[in-house]
Amino acid sequence: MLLSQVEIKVNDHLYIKDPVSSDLGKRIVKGGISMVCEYGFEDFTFKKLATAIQSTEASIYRYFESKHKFLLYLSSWYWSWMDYQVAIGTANMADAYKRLLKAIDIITQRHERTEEVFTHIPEDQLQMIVMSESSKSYHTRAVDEENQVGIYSSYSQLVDRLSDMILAVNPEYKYPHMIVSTLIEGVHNQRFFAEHLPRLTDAQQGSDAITTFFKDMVVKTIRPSKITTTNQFYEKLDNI
Amino acid sequence: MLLSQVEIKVNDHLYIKDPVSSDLGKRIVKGGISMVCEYGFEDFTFKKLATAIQSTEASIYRYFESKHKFLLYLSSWYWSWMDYQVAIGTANMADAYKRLLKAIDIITQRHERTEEVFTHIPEDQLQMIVMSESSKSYHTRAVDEENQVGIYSSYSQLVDRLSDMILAVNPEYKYPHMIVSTLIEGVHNQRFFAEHLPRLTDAQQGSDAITTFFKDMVVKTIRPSKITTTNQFYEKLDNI
DNA sequence: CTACAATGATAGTATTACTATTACTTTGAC
DNA sequence: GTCAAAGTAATAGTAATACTATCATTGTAG
Repeated sequence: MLLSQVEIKVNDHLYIKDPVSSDLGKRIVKGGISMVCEYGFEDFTFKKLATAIQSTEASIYRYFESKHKFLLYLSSWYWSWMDYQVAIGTANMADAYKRLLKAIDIITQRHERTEEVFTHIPEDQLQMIVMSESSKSYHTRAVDEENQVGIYSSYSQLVDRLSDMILAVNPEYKYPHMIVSTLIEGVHNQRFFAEHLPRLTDAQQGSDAITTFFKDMVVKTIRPSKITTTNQFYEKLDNI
Repeated sequence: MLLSQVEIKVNDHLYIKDPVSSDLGKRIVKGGISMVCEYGFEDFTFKKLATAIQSTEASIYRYFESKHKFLLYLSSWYWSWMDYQVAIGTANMADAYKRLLKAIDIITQRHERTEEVFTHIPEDQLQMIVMSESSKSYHTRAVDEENQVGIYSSYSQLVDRLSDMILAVNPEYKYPHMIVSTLIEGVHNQRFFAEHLPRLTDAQQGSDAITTFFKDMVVKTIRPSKITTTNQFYEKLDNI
């Protein structure tokens, strides 16, 4: 893997000093991830993190201007990374259907800690954080300002990429962004429900029901609306 | 409307003293709703609320044991109310398709402040709160304990009701709870996106794209999977 | 060797969520 | 009307939190 870290870029406004640029920065991110993962974002503080990584609160504040921005940084990194995964995972796939299904696969799968490309970020823990905490990152009074300086652009970029894949399958489909953001948010919800509120889902924890469900949902939803073409559509799909 | 407030019940664990039982209680709820709505849950405090309704912090704490429980109370009330709306809105509808579509209608629509049945609760403001804050209510370390004492049962009940409606249309459909919770959460997300992060959706603020999109999504997704029956299925739907 | 940036050490502030205590007021039973 | 009990107000206080400010120390590049 030649591309190294060049691919994963997050918006400048999310940090004061780029944490990738120093050893301390990486320790903050890595330690922060495992702390948020273990205690939850509410009970996570820069002070605790500082002692855990043998640094000080003030030093952490030199990298991230607030706890909230730190969470935004993690989310943003995750979406960039996801976008990258989807990009390389579907590269060179000529067939639009196959490409879309592959992309949904990547998005709905749980990630395991295998690749050692970005050593300072444990992607599996990060996925857990995004699953259970990321909705807090944009449900804020400051969404609008934050959005203006492009803080959510990683997420938008991923949504755009998937929307294009949808349109490649059916250029007539009217709501490509809606189905995609419903898919992405839905995956996290369902996974969270499976773990904590099982009455709200049919997925057992660890089963592949989530992938199956969402693939089925997206494929059926974006099908051309003319009934006469439906069978052809599904026949085509079935051949994949 | 004979049924008065008897219908809207929330779990006992959500309050210390039932706010419906006194004038102060109702002022707390009503004032709290408009405050959360205006400033957001983060910037809302019992102290501010106390001065706004001309009471004291300590008095409010006699009704709600914490800020968090207050939000849970509001959410729970909302879901109970929704369940009630769906129940009476679809009562006596013999046709399973029509009933389901009507239910989706109710869930996806914005509520206006018309009915004066529950005078101490402004449903329109409450809907805004649930839309932008409710995800915080269950993304907590305490979800599991809270779930055990039945705090989320209002939500589950609504999901169950809708799941049954799905199964009435297609008894073979495997993921009734997943499609329903995806629908409910999705509606809030899309509405929020339309207002704050428009790049993530195709819905203009105030348009009926959300209702249209979700109706289409659900109906297509729960269709019987055998291709041969598809046309019949849609012909049936088209006749409604 | 020195200049300068990065980090550490320590202290401090305003706010917050929540508790404790005591006193005042209303209500309802007799 | 009296009296107890419950409900509410008034006030004070605590531990924790998010964040700032200041100054000392260290490592490193030129």
